Amino acid sequence: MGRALCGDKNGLKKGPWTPEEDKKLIDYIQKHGYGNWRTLPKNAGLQRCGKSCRLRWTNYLRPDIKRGRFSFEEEETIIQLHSILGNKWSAIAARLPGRTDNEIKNYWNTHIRKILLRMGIDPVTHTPRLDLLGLSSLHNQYLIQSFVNPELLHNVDQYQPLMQSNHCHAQVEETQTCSVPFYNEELQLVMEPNVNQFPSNFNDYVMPSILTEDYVPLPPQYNYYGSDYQTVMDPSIETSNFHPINSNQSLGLGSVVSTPSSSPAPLNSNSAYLNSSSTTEDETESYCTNILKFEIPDILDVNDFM
DNA sequence: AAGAGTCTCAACCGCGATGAT
DNA sequence: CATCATCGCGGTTGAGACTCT
Repeated sequence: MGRALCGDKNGLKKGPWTPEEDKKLIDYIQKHGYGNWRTLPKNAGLQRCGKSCRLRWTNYLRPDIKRGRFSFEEEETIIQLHSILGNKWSAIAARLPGRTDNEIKNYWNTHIRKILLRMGIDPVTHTPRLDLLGLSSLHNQYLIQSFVNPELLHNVDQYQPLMQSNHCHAQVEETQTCSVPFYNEELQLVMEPNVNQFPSNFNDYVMPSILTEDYVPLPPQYNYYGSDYQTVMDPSIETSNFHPINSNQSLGLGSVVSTPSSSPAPLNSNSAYLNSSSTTEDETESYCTNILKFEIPDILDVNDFM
């Protein structure tokens, strides 16, 4: 099927929009509204394709767009929704008033994704990256036993349809990552670390050379969708089935990736951010601390997002 | 100060979905 | 049912901004 050309092959302009073009588009939409993007640029006197006009409007010119930094609530919402929806940016954006899918996608790729990786969490599966532990066969066996409760492992099978219908398909891209997302408390138990089996001093582990210096090893208490989770949700998200509980908890990294009592080594200390009024990279990263603690309520109907 | 490297994000591209005929 | 036009989405790109050395 032939596609409508969009670009200078049709004598149409590409690239950054000028203020004049923006004004034309805004004026036209204010007068006539938008509907037929195909004919809009011609009617508006723009040398652009409809696709470009739609993108410019929806991602930049729309009056209800909220610009500026993402708030903590927004960031947490993005992470939570991403754990459910995967890269369904438009679905995520639909629950973040004023934010566009493009903006969220960019923010994910440039900020959140990096932070999760730094914390040793696979940003695709939202699970610990066991591959980064560079497991030798011996360590592999040991760690699997430590992370996974074998008595519950058999339960994983029954969740396969749900997991496959979700973003878990992407796991093939991130090879050998932990493939057991926690969709509810029961499943969470599958990956509940067995603290007793874990070395008393996690930092005694010698991280393999494959690890970057940014890598932060996961302590045994790693609890992703912990059942004691408390979080902050944007109350404006009326369609969400998430239930805000309490916004008063500490957001320090330690509240999420707690260091074993016998190993006080800093993981990525950023506790100071709480006292800082400035908006720093550390503060941004701190937003991600809570993402490791949320649970997906049982009543959450994921199909709503699909 | 300057060049290199890195980051950010607006914009583009290509594909699938959907609706009209 | 097949074809076509259009829309919307997700992945990717690249220019400019920023940071580092």
